[in-house]
Amino acid sequence: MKQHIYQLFTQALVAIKNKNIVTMEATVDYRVERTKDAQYGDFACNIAMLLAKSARMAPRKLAEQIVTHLPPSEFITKIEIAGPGFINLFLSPQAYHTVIKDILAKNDTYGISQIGAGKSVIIEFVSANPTGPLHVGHGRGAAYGSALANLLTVASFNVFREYYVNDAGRQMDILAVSVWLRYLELCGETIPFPANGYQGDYIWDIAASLHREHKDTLYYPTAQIYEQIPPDSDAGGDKEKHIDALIQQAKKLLGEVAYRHVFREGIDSILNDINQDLQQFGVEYDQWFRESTLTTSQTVQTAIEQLTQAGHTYRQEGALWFRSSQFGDEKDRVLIRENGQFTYFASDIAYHFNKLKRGSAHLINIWGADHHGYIERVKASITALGENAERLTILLVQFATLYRGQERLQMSTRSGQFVTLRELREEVGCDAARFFYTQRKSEQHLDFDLELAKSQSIDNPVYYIQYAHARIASVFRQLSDRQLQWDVKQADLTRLDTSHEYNLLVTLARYSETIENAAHAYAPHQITNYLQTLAQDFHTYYNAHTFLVEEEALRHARLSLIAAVQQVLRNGLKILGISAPEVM
RNA sequence: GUCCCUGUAGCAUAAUGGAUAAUGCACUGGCCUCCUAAGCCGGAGACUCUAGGUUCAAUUCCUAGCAGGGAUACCA
Repeated sequence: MKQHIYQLFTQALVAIKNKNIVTMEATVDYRVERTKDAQYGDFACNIAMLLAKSARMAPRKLAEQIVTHLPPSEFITKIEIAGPGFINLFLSPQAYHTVIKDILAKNDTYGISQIGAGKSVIIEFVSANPTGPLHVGHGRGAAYGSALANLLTVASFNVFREYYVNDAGRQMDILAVSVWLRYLELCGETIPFPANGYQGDYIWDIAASLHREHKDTLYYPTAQIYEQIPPDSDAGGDKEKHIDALIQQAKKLLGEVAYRHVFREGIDSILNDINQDLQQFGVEYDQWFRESTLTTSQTVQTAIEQLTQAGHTYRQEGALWFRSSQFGDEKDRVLIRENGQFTYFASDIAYHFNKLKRGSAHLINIWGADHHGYIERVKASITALGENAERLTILLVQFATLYRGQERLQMSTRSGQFVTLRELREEVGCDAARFFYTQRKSEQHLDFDLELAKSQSIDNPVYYIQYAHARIASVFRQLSDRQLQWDVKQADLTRLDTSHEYNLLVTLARYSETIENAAHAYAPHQITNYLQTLAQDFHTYYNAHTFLVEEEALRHARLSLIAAVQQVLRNGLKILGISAPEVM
């Protein structure tokens, strides 16, 4: 409909240009918009105000000219010029009746927009380090990322969902050592657990299964392990040196094969846990991409080589540096450390290199706001590799600060102090949690008060929307209980003439526009807001009118309307990953 | 210091540069003999942080402040 009206104005513009009312060169990016208020009709166009200057006419005068040249349309019943020069258009009821038929014909596919035109996009989100369970901070990225992926799918993008697994590097060794030391405690040793180790309870669980599988075969006495290990921080030493020495000791004592076992036990069990957790949260991936494959496949080496050949690297103090400052970064960055190890950044370059080579039109990364400093350097590397950095969009999700009542909770994976996503789901429920996360735009800081989330769960707006869906389901149950029929073809849609029905029809018609706007802005929260409005319009209607009336043509019409509402609620909730219950 | 995000009713938020700034919670007065009261109707509550600028039009864009949060490794 919006398109249709836009076309009408384009034709009118051509007509007035031909009559030299405005100059031929005058081009203008005018808009056809939904009005805020029904008194301004259904759609408004701002073209007259934009053209007024170049036409040297008062906007309202010009608007009159445009209106007289507007081709007739069966859908438009009235045109008014209002305010500073808006052209307001009033639609005929028929224009809205087609919406109901359209929704009921398309069902689950209603609302699909073509703006993505099948373009492929790799969307990477969550990608939490596999050193512990997901906590509520990750939940926001998970909810936002999966909702955005769903939204873009509905907008006809070809979406590929990916989780980047940081399974290389020192932190994974620290994890392995943490598991091993807990295992040794299960063997009966008394271990001074390192300050820098992972102290969460989940480490015990992994150690226990390691112990079940390997019995005491990985056992070494404490005295032997701690021989020549520099002191930990609580003994006045350096906790980093302490844990690094422990890692070396573990590798030496266990040997490569046994160490691998411990290492794998740690990462596999955590990844498995993360995967399950996300699935239960309604998040599915097409691929779990392991950082370690980038070194085994030589991708890191290849990428660095390519940078070097292009002259974008140099050696200094034993390290290999990337001249990222020449590409907008604030300083140069190390790729290969003095000790010969690749930096995390080197893997990251290789990972993006890999993704760009896969031929996807676009990459989207969803990162926590703490990574914003990374944006420039990653984009710099893409440019330096000869690719277009615009192919990558990085969306930052601001932190969720967690409170329990007044108390602010500090979250740290290392110390084992955090509220897990799983606990959150169990406390507030999956639907409410997802709704809570996707209610606000991603750049907005989020104070997540657990007490509030729990206590408000009963009047959480998510139930308001779900209830609308369930209520409609209930009406149709009543229908069959009373042995009545419903058939769209027998509906006289012209009977939908109350203001409540008009409001609902307008809101329904706005759904496709909402999808497009939300997809364009990467903003699933707009769907959330929309659904709230739709549910509200429905609840109002529900209380104002009876649907199961005697008169058949009217009954069929009203039932068609609410069936359409239910369908749109279902489609919208699906994007958000929230269930649409039949009964509540 | 530099960089990023945010300042909107008591609270939490919304509003592709458009008209009288929207929603929920909290507050307040009503509505179940009626398709689910997890609902509805009414009331009250805002100089959209400040000062400039661009524009016919600014919550939105630009500049400078002020306030809150975050980032600033040869860590991952």
